[in-house]
Amino acid sequence: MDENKRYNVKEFAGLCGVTPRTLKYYEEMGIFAPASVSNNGYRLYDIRQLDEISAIRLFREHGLSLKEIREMLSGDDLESVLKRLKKQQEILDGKLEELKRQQYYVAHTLQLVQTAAEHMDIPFVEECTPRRVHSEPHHTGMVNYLLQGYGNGAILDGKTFALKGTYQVDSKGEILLSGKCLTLYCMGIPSQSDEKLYGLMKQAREQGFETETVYCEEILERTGGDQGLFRYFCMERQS
Amino acid sequence: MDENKRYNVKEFAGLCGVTPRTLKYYEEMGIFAPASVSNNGYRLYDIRQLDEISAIRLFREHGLSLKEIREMLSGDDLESVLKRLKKQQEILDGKLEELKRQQYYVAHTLQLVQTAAEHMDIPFVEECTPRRVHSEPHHTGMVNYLLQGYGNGAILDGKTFALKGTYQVDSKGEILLSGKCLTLYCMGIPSQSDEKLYGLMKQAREQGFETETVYCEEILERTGGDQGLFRYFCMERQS
DNA sequence: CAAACAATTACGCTGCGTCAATGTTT
DNA sequence: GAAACATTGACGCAGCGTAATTGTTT
Repeated sequence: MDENKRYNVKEFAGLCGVTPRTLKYYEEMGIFAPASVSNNGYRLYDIRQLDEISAIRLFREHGLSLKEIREMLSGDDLESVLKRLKKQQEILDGKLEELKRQQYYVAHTLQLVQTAAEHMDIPFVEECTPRRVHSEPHHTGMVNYLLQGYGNGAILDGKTFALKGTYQVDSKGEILLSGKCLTLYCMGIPSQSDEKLYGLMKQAREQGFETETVYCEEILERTGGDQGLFRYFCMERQS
Repeated sequence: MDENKRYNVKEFAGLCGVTPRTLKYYEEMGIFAPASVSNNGYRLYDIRQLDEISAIRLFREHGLSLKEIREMLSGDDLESVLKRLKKQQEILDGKLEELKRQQYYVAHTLQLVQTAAEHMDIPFVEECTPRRVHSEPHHTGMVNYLLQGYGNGAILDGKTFALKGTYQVDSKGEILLSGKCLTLYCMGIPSQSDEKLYGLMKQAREQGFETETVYCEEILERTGGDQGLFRYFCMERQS
């Protein structure tokens, strides 16, 4: 009785969480048709068709085109269904890994920026999370961690602030820098930050940090204008 | 020197992993402009602009419109950046949870279908993972676990196969069924499966299972035509 | 001078949203 | 007969892809 109830477009669309237009479009595209059509031309749907729409929506959310979905959904034997489910699993696994990677770097960047916001323009001592050397830098610019999964750093002369070399902040390669350091976060391109840098170097000398070289990392690249967020730091003296 | 290198559209687009058309479109939309334009009208890009594009692409992947992104990207102060990062984190967290949920149900359904493929049309004894009663069934139809997170089951008379009631397979509510059961997986709508069901009931009697009632669950709703994948089972006798 | 690039202009595509005009049910 | 639904048909929109045409560089 009740299990054979037919739903009209609006009802069924409501159950599916889509609009009637969407159902009609799927029909036009030949991937989904109503269970029956009554004399007046009204479309009637069966509750059991809910899964079909749900599957289509799920694949759509995962970025498949309707054409691809149509191909996927062709075949109602168990083999085809198993293939579909495995395909789904693959897609999900891939997406999950990508998202986790992004989550990690967003959290990482967020923490850096928060620290920067607290200590802006004021040198302070912090632990230098391990910096590593990597064989071939991607490019000489300094890109933040968010997307590439690594950042480049610059090694500057402690007096002239001239570029002496580069290193890479990465999860691979040999560890180059670690330990305590005197850090300064500030905005603006390096050549405009000389005064702040002098201040950092002065304090470094006073507090007994190594002042031969100063390391430079760009936390945020220009987020508008020419402003970038930079981190400069001197390492503690190795005795 | 090298750090001030300017890239033409093709080079820069290559670095970004997008097409020149995309860069131009972003420019038209007013969310991204080349670092400079030379006399001949050629667009020139700075490597430091890579992050801008990366951020835009990331937001796009997460479903934000260019208009939303433009608003997000306006403001280069630390406050705005922090807001952006937190927004990102929120989006990522939400997506991750949704994906995990989907992953769980896909895996669950996959296992059911695989079991079904192995034992198709042949009764066998398996453990009945706990079935629960839930206050209000969503609808009387039986929807698979994949999207809704629950399934409905039907309680049939052991002789006439008439519907006696329904129950729900869910993670909440009071446990109703558990223990060993004699299970039959088969395709086709219930009314067409009577012969197979008779076979199941016969075997159930022989092996001492309870034959007053037989439970019915739809693993896959009609995946085309009128074929669905059903699971019928008799519980072991409670002594 | 040809090949390979750049620019602008413009139309095409997907996956719907959103009218508009018309008929049907309540 | 008015409100609320249904139908088909049409155009609109984002976010680009993909020519076509013309100019520039190598």
